[in-house]
Amino acid sequence: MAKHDPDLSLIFQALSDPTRRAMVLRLSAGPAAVTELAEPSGLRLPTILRHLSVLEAAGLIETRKSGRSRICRPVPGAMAQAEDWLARVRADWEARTDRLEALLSTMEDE
Amino acid sequence: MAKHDPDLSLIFQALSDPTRRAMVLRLSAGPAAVTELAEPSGLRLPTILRHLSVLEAAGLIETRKSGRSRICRPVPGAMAQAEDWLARVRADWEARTDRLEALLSTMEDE
DNA sequence: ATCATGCTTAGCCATAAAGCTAAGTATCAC
DNA sequence: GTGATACTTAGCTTTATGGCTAAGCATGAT
Repeated sequence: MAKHDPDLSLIFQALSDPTRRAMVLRLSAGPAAVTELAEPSGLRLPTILRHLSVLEAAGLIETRKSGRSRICRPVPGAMAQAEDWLARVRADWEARTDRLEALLSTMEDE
Repeated sequence: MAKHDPDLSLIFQALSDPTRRAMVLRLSAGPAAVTELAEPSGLRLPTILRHLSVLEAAGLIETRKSGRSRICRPVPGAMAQAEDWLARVRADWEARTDRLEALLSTMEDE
């Protein structure tokens, strides 16, 4: 397939890692510095920085240098695209999952 | 981070690829055989089969052998978990993005 | 000026992902 | 039973991902 929806790919990719999802959840509670964000994970700083850059490249968070700290915060509308995609596909799926199709499926089995 | 939410990871990972998203969209329009699913992508069958197994492992689709064809169809509630996660996080983010915080952020900049 | 703190960069390693070809198996049509 | 069709499996290559260590740079405190 071609390179459609690069943003969507980046967003889903970013959210596919538990460490990054934990970071996103942490940022829901308010901005945090890198060290603060790294602490609950037990991972080293360079590793966390890479995760941060993935989240930032996906447009999910933004960071800003303040003194020797880097402050990270969520980007407000960033997940709308992904949510919309999911909602749309799910709606289509549920629309198709009526008794008629279940019946056809059962009949095909025999 | 630990191995929390393995399902969520699998789902987001599965959806992070444009080819797989196209397959998911195609299946929204109705069940399809493997070859049929492969056609618009221009990719070889083994490649498509691997994508299929990723989608199936994530619980997003199910497949069934019918004669020499394998019929693929969506699994109805499969994306709810991902959608819920996104909705929850987005709600938190939007709740935090009021004028107060924007103001504090601006003040910190100076 | 010096030192600690907090990030940053460079680079290595192991594993997984995404594509391919080639060769196999199973079913349907004749 | 032979041949075409539709997967399927095995195995290879390239690139990306997720972790690390070691060493560097910038800032704040003394």
